[in-house]
Amino acid sequence: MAKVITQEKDSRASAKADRSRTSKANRVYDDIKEAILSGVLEPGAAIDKIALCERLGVSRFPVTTAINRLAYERLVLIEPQHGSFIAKISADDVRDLMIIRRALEVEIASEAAHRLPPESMAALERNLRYQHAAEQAKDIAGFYALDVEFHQIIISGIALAHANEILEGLRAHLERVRRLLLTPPGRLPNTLKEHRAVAEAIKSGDSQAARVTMRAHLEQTSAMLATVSKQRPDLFQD
Amino acid sequence: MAKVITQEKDSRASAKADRSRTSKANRVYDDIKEAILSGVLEPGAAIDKIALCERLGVSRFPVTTAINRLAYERLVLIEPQHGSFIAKISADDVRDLMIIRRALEVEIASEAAHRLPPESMAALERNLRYQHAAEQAKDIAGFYALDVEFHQIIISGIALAHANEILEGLRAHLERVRRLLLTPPGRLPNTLKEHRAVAEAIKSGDSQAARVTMRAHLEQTSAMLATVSKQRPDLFQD
DNA sequence: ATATGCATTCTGGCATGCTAGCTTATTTTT
DNA sequence: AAAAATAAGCTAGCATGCCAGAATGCATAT
Repeated sequence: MAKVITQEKDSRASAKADRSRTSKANRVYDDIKEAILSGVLEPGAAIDKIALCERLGVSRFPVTTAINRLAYERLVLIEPQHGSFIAKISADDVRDLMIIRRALEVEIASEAAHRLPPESMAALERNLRYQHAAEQAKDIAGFYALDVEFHQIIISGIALAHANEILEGLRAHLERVRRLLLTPPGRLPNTLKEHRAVAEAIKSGDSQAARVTMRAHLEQTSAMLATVSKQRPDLFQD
Repeated sequence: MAKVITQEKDSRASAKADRSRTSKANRVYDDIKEAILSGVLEPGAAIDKIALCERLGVSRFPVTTAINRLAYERLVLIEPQHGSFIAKISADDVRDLMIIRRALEVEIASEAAHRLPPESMAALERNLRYQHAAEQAKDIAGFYALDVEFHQIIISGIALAHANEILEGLRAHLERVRRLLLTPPGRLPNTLKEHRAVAEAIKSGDSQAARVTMRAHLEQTSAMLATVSKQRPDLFQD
């Protein structure tokens, strides 16, 4: 009896979660965000709200709510009584974001060396095997997905919900840069080597080594982003 | 002529900024946020929207917008079709937040050792003199304000807008904890000593020392928050 | 021909009425 | 009397109409 009630409660709870996840405002939010990240909406472009309303079959309210949220995370810029625009990217921003990401992930790597659960460590090693396979097959897209996953395994392994959230916010911006700049640069071999060094350090519980290797890895990434940014100065402000 | 145009542009920009800062939604946002941080609205309390509308003399729209924003930064919790509530604090959250803060500020201190502008360094030293004065006068509130300012001088000295934003978000939560726990603990002497060590390291351009001293300082703060959190378990969830 | 003033037409901000879903209290049934 | 069903009251989500400010283009005046 009690079990039935519990189940009912659970199903209600999940239904509630589902509902809120599929609320119109959330759906519009996801749609626009994906469009921004994928580059369908280019930096600086004006957002035509009423067109969006028609295209998505909703009123202006969910669209406004969604755009407000996107403005809060700096993916769109609202100019009151004028218009809403896809945020431009500044080269300085990319640099800033990478510094923050580096600071957080280095710290997280250090923590991970102390207390990454065995399941996560196993997932990490499996991920590295897949990375190797993707590299062998020259599967660049697959490798990139595994790259992202590699970092996420570490982060979600140690329970740091807030850090995870912040990094997701950063990743949104950095992901946009990466996709806008199209072709991922061919530094795959080094990346895998760097990832292996990080995993090794974490596995051996050497937090200092984890710091050093993660820092080195992300400094490489920073440098790559910096050079590649100069290929498309038109998408950047200033 | 060009100068006139520039001035006009600047005044327009600032006027625009002023306008958006005084939009009703923003004012409501500031009001509620202040109420949450100051503890007037206790964790877990329900938010009565219509009462807020009457009290502030606005319609439900700005209130909804403001609460959505606060929900985004996890200061309120919205339960769809049920109600909006002041977010409770979890002890784990405080720990998480301090880890993130530490990671960022340590990195920033390191950067500051390389390139903190002289004005900021001067401001830092003046701030330390005031801290000494506040300590002598047992001015705890004043000392705390100077403590916050000390960290802000470093952060805003090196131009890292995003890091600053993130840290402000963290500070909101941590500030709430501090205020809820009322009386600041009397570890003033050590704090000043730690601040001086950080400033010294930055001034001498020793980024490694800046890391070490800032880390040590914030680990002390973490420990203080952790112990003091246990004094009021009722305000925390779990 | 240029510069200035004005009106049109965009935009986002705001007010308000309505809908759907969750809680709680009340009533009805066993 | 207890349990189940039902109704009433809350809530957030949503749709829509209106308003004020900003940009653009046109007309007018110099």
